[in-house]
Amino acid sequence: MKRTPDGEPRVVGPGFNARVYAVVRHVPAGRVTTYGDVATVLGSPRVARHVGFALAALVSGRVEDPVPWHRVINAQGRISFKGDPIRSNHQRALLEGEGVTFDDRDRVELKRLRYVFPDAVYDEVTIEPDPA
DNA sequence: CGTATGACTTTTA
DNA sequence: GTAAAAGCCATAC
Repeated sequence: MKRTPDGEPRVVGPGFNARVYAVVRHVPAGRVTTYGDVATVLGSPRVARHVGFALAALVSGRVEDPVPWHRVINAQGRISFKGDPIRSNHQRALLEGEGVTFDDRDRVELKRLRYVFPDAVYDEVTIEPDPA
């Protein structure tokens, strides 16, 4: 695995989306996480956009394991969906079904509902340097 | 190889 | 506090 100039492993690549799913699956019902947090767990906080991209691929092409993609929201506590309000509405409905509440501006109390990933999750998705 | 795009984040007004 | 603009990383063209 190559590395970024910052010295962090390049998390994006083959298996990237699989790791994203692995992390998201750790989020219990009734809790939420942000793209940035998932990206941080994966090793690079700057790939938040790619996390979203991986989830988009998840919706387009189905996946065997159930991934609670609806528990992933942006840092503002909002649902980011652009150009597809249907999906955002669906996501909100799913979250409400799990007990997540939205305020008047469709925002979630991140401070209260954000899920903190245990170290074990970090270990599972940690990328090891090239054996070379 | 340079430009444009994207389920984002952070900073500035 | 909210709203808008810039920034970042990787992929697609």
